[in-house]
Amino acid sequence: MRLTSKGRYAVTAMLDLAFHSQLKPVTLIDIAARQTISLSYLEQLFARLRRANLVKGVRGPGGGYSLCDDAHNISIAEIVAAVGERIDSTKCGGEANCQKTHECLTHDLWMDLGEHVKSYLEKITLADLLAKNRVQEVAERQDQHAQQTIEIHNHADLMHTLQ
Amino acid sequence: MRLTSKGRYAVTAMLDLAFHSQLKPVTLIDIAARQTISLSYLEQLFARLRRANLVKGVRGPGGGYSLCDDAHNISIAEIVAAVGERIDSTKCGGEANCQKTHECLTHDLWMDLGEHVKSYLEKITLADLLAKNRVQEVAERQDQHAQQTIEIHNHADLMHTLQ
DNA sequence: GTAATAGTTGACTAAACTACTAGGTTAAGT
DNA sequence: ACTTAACCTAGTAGTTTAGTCAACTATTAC
Repeated sequence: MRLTSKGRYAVTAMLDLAFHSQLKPVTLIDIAARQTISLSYLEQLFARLRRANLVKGVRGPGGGYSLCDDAHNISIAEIVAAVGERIDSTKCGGEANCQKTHECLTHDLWMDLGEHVKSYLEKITLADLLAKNRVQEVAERQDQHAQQTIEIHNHADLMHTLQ
Repeated sequence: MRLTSKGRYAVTAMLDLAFHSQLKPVTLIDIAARQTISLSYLEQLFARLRRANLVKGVRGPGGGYSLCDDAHNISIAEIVAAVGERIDSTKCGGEANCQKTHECLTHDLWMDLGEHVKSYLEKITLADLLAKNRVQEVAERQDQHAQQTIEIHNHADLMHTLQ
């Protein structure tokens, strides 16, 4: 089992998308700024999310990404799987040949753990997370902070133009 | 979260120990042979297990390792923690500063997942695993195979001596 | 048509980690 | 003394992570 920043970033970005893409597509630039994730790294992750049919991209000005399906129908397990994080903890990947030709002493333990985690993450959808108070609060705080950052950015641009 | 061979090997070796160390200490050489784990790597893992007071070592001929406590009192979570596998999935390690000064959008999700896995592994003891039929079967098969290996080994030694 | 925008792709990399090897020293039994 | 087996330390090939850089393509607005 391996749940690293890759999976965390993917779920975080998808949740940001679910929160902001109601009206129009959201650019990765916005997500990168709000969630403090490297833009280029996000691009790699979204390439996988797109291939997994979880998001669709719209090119050109006013473009960005939006969800392929309703937030109620997207589980955390799907997102994590899409970016290639292994939930399974066995050596053999479930093939019961962990010890040469046979299963190892602890094969079943890791199988059960993997199933347990998988079903836990399958039961949680983006909509479930969106409904939580804490998530709403954090998202709003991020929006305010991002707004400030944009203003500072615009101000810097203005000053630059005036020079 | 990261559950790799390190944790798998540690639990497997502890289970082997619980199975074989009823009468006398078990050498790492035996465990390495039965479970096909590198001896030197096992030594490193057992250094940690010893520091965590899960096993005690006896030096010299007839020595080896045995459990510090009854198999009923040793949970999988303890073993996994002893060798340094992180169960927690957050970026911040629970300190809620995953996004600079604040928690990130998905902080709670990963906290809950971590708690979930931890409590799952805390509830399983070595004795629980030992009681399972599949584990008994695998252990017996390993014993037979190890016995054959020893016979072959002795035979080779004998031939070598005769030459 | 020509910028500007934004997605798409691939090659590359520093740092960290994993699993393992090599080569010791120390303590105990015979 | 000699063997056994725990105990200790350093190194290392290979993999993964998280990221950068640089190009290219499709779409929209002017």
